[in-house]
Amino acid sequence: MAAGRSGQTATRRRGSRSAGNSGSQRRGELLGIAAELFARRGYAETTVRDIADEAGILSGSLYHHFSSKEEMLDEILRDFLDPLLERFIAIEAEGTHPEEVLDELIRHSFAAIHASPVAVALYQNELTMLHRQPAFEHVGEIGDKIEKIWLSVLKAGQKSGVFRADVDINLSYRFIRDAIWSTVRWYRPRGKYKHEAVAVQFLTVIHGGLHTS
Amino acid sequence: MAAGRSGQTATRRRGSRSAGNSGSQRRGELLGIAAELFARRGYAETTVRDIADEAGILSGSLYHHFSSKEEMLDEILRDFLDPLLERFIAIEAEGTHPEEVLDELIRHSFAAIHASPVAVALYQNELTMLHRQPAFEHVGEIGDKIEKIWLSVLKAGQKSGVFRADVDINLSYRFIRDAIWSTVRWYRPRGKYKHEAVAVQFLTVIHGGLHTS
Amino acid sequence: MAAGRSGQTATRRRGSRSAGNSGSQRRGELLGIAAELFARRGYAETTVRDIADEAGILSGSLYHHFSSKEEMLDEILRDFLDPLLERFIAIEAEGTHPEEVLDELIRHSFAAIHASPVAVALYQNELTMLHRQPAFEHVGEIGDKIEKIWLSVLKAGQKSGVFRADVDINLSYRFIRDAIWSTVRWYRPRGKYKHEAVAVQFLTVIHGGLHTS
Amino acid sequence: MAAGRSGQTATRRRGSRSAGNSGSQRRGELLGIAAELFARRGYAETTVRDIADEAGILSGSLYHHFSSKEEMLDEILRDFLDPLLERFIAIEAEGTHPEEVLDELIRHSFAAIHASPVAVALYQNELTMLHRQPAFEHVGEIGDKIEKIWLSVLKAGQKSGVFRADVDINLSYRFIRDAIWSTVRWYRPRGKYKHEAVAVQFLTVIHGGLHTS
DNA sequence: CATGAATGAGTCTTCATTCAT
DNA sequence: TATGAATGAAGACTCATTCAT
Repeated sequence: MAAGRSGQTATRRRGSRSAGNSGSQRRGELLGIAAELFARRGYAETTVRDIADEAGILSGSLYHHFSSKEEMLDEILRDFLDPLLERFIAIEAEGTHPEEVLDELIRHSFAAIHASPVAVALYQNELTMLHRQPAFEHVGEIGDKIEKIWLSVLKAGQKSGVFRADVDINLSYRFIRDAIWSTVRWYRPRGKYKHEAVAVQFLTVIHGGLHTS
Repeated sequence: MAAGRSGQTATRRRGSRSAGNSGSQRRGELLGIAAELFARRGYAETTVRDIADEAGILSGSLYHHFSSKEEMLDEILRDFLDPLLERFIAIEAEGTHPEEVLDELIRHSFAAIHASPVAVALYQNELTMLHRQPAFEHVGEIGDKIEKIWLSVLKAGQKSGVFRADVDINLSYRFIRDAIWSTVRWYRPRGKYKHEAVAVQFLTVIHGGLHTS
Repeated sequence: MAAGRSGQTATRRRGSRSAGNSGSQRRGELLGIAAELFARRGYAETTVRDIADEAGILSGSLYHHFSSKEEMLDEILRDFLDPLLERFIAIEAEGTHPEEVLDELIRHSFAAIHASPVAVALYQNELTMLHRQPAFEHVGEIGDKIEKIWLSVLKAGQKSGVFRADVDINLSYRFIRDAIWSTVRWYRPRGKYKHEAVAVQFLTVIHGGLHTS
Repeated sequence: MAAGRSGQTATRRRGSRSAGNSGSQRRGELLGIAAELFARRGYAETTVRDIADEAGILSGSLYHHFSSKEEMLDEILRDFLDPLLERFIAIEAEGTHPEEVLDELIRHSFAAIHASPVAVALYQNELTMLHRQPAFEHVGEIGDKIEKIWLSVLKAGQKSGVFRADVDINLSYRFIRDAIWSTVRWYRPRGKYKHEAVAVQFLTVIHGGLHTS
């Protein structure tokens, strides 16, 4: 998806108009540019003119593709969150033991950060704002569904005895969730840490803690 | 900042007597109001009029106390970060065993979230923006110093054998840091979770992990 | 200017595509309106709203064509000063005898006042302010080049004996310069004094003085 | 008068309040400060706070001495213009031959620039603005009276044959007036040019012109 | 599809002035 | 006389959005 464009600089595409680019292709390009800017500078701090400049067109021209700046944000988030939720549902459905499911949820989360750093960053940074906007209820709902999956796995594991009984599941979930998704702030897809290695390290700490013996 | 420019042509130099004596009661009140709004809505999304409205004065009157919106943010962050760093330095200095120092750093962090939720939220939310603004170098520097303290404690613990050798210290530090400070997003000072209890839960997971045996 | 800085927090970089293509008809019209108001009321005393009102648009719309009020002033001055310097250079290059060159410089100066009274008035009135603004170094540089031309002509004339030896060239230059350009304060292009007549009168006094024999 | 203060920097006078400074003395000091700032930065560009800062008080406190910023300007101009007009009247009354009177008017003008550079600069820079403000009619009237004196002297000289008949008196007056008073822009009271020497140079050119023979 | 011009509401900031203490 | 807090009107500039061409 669009999130992969991170690191691309302004390229003028004026000439390429001649070929029969389908409307939806151009739309995708514009969304990619917007996503990157939103993630980098923040949604409110990014102007439609910033986006248009980067795309090599005038800001008014963006409105041939999108009816508002908000629509762009909505589409970007949807493109990221819908598949993410689907995947989480599948992981839960396919797994048998809670500890295996949890590990897989964690592994996929780091993979998602690797695949769509821009969308993840955007989602993380704008969460508070999104919760205040009724137009983004949809986003909150997906978040709730995801939370339910994680919590049910954790509870199942605690019930079956693989997870310790003396930890508060709600608190633990939040610690885990925040630790995972916050990595987007420093993780670089082409950096020295591979996402699989980060996941392994995280699983190590979560499984047995930091202390020896 | 970009504002300004600001914008007049004539060059001005406002002497030593900067707007508002640093030690003023009213100033403190206004800072409190600003901090809360900044934390709730975000710095850029909070207008000086919002702040003035809440204070019951006109927006222009704020400039009797502060020379800019930015100055407010700077002072709020400084008032929080300077004592925090000092406290971390003291904890490291007083402690003897790395595992005790780490626990105390963690406990104090949750206590700080409890004591200054607004400032912590503000700091968390605006971090990315602050890093781009040269005017807030100071903030970044304090962050670096804090990071050094935590990393040195973790390294010492690994060297002395109390922390596992198979975890990457840099990664673990980031997991811990992010998990702790992200709690500000849901922690309520008067809510059902006491900050000491949250700290205990966190320490439990960090010490021995989530899994049994 | 107050705008400033205008005043947002996020750092922006508006690419090469600066506001408004340099070669636009509307742009020229707006510059003409601005120039007149600047000359009449003074630059600082003229608001962008004044300009917009006169143009029949809203003040914000001006920023579609210019990125700042200052840019307008800069362009107006440049449009006047660049050709003026070129012309002075040509006059010096073409002339043979210093006294002829001086007369021609003087005649052209009055012609310039006639042709561009607004720009001349603007330049005269804002000189002191322009010297304080680093953004207008360019203007000062052109002024210096023009001064060099006049002084070299005067010195040449004194050396060749056509100008009196008992006058200080630097002082005389300033007297002449100020007397000429100050006429813009009262000269009216469609008034009873033709600019050629004013030049003749001025040359008469400069050549032989006010006293008889 | 106050104009002599040019080049003085901000000095706090807080302590000197103990001695029995008469109110009018403080008033004079404040006017001096204001005059200098008005002359240097322009009236509109100088804020009451600039003046207060320089005087070591708060801007609101200025209103114990003056009822408005405009009143300060008015008083400064009056303090300069009233004696100037009186002196010009005296010079005309005392003189016998027009050529002597003109020379004396010129000499005294340069002396006035030397004695009150700040007031002269202020008057020169704000002339256009003053003409638009009904509150400053008074200033315009004095200007008119002064002009009448100069013109009557010039006409008398032309009639008596000491001044050339082929020059337009109105134009010549303006050339002379502008050349003289514009010197305030570059004249420095403690610079290398003495005001008497400048006057002599000017008289030389005016008497016999720039050309030899 | 895109341009170029404009809108209208809003942003931060400035500043002369007032007034209770 | 001076302070310190505030007013209220204005200023430059921003930006999402619209629309005729």
